Amino acid sequence: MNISLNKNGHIPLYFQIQEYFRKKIENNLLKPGTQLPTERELSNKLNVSRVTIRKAIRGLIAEGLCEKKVGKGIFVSDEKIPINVHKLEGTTNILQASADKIKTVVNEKKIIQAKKKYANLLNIDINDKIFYLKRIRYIKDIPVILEYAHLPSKLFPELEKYDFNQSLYKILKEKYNTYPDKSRGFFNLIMAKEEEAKLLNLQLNTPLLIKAATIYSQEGIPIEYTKSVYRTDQFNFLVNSKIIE
Amino acid sequence: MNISLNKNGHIPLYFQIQEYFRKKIENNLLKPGTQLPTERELSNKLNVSRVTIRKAIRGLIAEGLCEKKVGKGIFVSDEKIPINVHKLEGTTNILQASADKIKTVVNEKKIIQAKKKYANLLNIDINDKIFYLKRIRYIKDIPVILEYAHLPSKLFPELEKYDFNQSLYKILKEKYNTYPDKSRGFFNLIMAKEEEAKLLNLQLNTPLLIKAATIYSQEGIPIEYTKSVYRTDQFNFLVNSKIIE
DNA sequence: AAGTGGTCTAGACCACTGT
DNA sequence: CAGTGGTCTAGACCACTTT
Repeated sequence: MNISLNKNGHIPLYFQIQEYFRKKIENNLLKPGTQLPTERELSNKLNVSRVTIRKAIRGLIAEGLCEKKVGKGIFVSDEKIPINVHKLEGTTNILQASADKIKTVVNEKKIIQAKKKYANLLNIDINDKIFYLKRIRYIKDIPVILEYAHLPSKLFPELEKYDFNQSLYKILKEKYNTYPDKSRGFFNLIMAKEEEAKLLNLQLNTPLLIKAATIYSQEGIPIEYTKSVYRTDQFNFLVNSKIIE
Repeated sequence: MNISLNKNGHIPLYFQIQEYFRKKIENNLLKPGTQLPTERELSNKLNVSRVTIRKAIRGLIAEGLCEKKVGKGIFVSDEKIPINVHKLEGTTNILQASADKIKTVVNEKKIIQAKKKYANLLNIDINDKIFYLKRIRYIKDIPVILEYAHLPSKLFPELEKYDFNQSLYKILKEKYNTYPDKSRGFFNLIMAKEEEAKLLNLQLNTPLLIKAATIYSQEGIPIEYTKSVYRTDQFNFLVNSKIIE
């Protein structure tokens, strides 16, 4: 490691350090899994304070190039998994195509009152019931996606009786003869709050991608409002689009 | 302002402060444009160090809830503009639909050698020429999108002669009878490097959304490789999808 | 017990903004 | 000029992991 820091130029020290490692990693000179020097080692070797080192590493973490493990150290991340957020197949299918050792864990499953927000989104009455499902997707036993599903109970009676470690859409198709067809929603960047940090096993304020959408059946009826939280350090988000409307 | 900080609990101080302001802003109790207390004021009032205040504000900035202006202070951001990254119309049309006072500035315009990467993406020869266009999109005189376009010169001879303060796709349609039809690519989170920070007038390491895609004509020929960098604090990214493949 | 990253403090100097 | 955020230092203590 031979970083030559320019302490008098206009480029911040932390940025020079960050870029040094970023280029090393992107050029595959530091391979996935490799441990970086510890914060204190870097601080000593480069003669900068630990705060400055931490600021440099923070940028690498946010881009998903590195990850920190408390008590262990800093490591170069694995390559990202391509995931097609646009395609309307269920997450189960998407993950099966590109990742191995996937697992789905049901975190919560219950019937709730619709309330105003979800009644609007699903075009149902405020007093209607909603089937609520919170699931966590794992790849190699690492939690990577958080999924919140809301479905109108009147469309899917007794939905709560099924096992949701498998595809939700598969159940909708096989048991209710309902086929997801269109989706309308948005995505954006959020920072991990307590809930996401806990369930995805991340530090607070880790950047995440959130996608929220209403799913429509072939008849144009809203059948689901879904919110998904993706770890940006794990995925490349694919988009295939076509002029259709 | 009456924040009650729990200095002994397990929730970090910076996070308590961040969440206090986040809730205030999301509940519209702090309106866009409002100035927050300065870092030093907050530090004094809350009896925490300035470093801790800065860490709290950092999370709000990353989510686009606040912005900092050096020499001025910290301000609550305006609401985000919805932008459909998926739809295949040009950025010009997208922005016209939802924002006012938009402006496009050509930053670079030249013919370059294809090289391996772009030759592959556009399915042309390494020795072919490429028309390269770098543009910056403004809303209310604020730079919000950075666009890099690469088009095969042999498909669009003399393209460099046109004025690109208007829609690129309009020129392709009107002058070359070529219609963009499909797109294939990905998006992800990046942190602002020197180039993005300079051109978008942001601090280093501001989180940004990057979208890269190859655009195909109705005949299935690659006509453009495009890379766009969006300010996440300015946009909500819309997605409309349909099962088509 | 030793080492890791996570949090936090109390300072300091800089470049930029407004008056 | 005074005030702002941006950068940086040299410490300290904590919870967690490994030996």
